[in-house]
Amino acid sequence: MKRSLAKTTMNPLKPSAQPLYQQVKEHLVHRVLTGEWLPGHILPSETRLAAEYELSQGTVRKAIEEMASEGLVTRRAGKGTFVTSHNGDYQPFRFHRLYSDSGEKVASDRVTLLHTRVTAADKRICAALDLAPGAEGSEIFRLRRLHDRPALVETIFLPASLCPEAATLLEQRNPGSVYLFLEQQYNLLITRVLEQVRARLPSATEASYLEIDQNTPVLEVERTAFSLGGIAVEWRIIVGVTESMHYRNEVS
Amino acid sequence: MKRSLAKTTMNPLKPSAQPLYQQVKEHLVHRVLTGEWLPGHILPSETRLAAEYELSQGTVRKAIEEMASEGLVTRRAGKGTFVTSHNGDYQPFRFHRLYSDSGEKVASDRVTLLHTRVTAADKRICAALDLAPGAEGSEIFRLRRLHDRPALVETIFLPASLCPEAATLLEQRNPGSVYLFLEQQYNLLITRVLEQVRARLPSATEASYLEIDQNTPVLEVERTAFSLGGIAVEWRIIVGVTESMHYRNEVS
DNA sequence: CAGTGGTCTAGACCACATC
DNA sequence: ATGTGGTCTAGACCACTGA
Repeated sequence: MKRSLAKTTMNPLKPSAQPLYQQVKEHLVHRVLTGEWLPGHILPSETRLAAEYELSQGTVRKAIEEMASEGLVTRRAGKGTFVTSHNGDYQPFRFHRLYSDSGEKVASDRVTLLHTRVTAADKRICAALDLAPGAEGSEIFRLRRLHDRPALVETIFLPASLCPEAATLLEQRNPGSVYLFLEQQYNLLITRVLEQVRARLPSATEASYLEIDQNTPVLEVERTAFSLGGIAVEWRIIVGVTESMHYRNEVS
Repeated sequence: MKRSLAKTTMNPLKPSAQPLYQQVKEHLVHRVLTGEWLPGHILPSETRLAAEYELSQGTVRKAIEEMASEGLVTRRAGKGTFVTSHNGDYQPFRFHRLYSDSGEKVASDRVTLLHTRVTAADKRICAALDLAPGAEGSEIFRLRRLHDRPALVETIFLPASLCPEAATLLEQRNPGSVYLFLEQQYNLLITRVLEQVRARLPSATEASYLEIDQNTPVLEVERTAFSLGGIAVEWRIIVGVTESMHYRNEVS
């Protein structure tokens, strides 16, 4: 009964071949994307949403459960459903795949900001971030240490169209996590990264920063990071010494 | 009512703090592991399982849905629920993360078996596969080509305790997919792999097989593969030319 | 205490497979 | 025609949270 009601009343769900819970999920994702509920904030309860969409609680629940399994929202029994945030209880370094051979994550302690600049994106970056040729952006160079030895150098590019003034702001604050900065400053939540790993020899400057011989192979990780909604936000090159460090990955 | 019934009757579920659907899931996983239903075979319907466990269909459904989301079983509307198999509709190369820079997967066409031998596992392998020191096994060396150029050399170790006669059988058949072979020959379904990626210089023999200079950096992927139940089954080293090839990974 | 998500039940109708 | 999984409903009780 309710089913036909839901299809004929003035709620935002259109009649379609898609299951209702999928339509609800898409609509809720859209509402999160457009900032109706900001990261860290609470969503209406299942009961309220069910009333709003004129569906049963179980149908709304299935929509929210899928969003939770994708990490978009976090559910806490007795409290409510929250938009996930790199701030809150969500792990900030979940995208880092570099580990020392003894098993520790190469984390953000001992990160040094080398310098920043505003520059035009080269062809490679334009292709990765889907930018118009010659688009401008901020470039940040950083150095990370592990056990008091230089471990990796990072080059980060953020397009000016999405992240204005990023270079200056980052220089002022030097945050440990760029993704936390992106969320707080521009309301951009990184949910997915694509990485391409290669072996090569370091450039002269890379070798000097990493304090290695220029004939020592290094690991190059080229990363493109995407925000909610699938927009490419950040491009990054990580060059790492691979003597006592590796890139770790689990596939299931 | 049924709830207390389920806890007091002679079904395999023990009273515990765990949700019933979790207990059902664990028991079903155990039944798959012990070979009650083999890869490719059909499970009893939700209705039957619900009757067997004296629970509602919805509870059993939730258990099966979790198994399906983990890839252990595959559900087909109108037909039934099947134990997933590398044979069936399941993708055989889902663990391969090496791509040519033009985007194609470095697949199993053009795979050459170089040689095989029976040998004792070295310390590194024993640690990875959790074997007793000096345990024996089969070692297989293979070469893959891409665009008529040597692309990567593989060293594969399979412990004799789990995979007896693997060297001779592989030499006879030279299958494209080792994991399909493991499933068909030993009923071992690989569900998870752990990979560690490093950059290094090739050995003299690797360089000659790959037809590269010994000063050209190569990508080394060290992989441990686990079967259903979490037993480490295979250890593998993949050494790849990284000129026109990369290791690709997506994290979300 | 009332409200939240977490679990569980028992029904319903549907599209699809098989015979 | 029958049986399967896929969707949807409308209730129930629980444990946890916070005022």
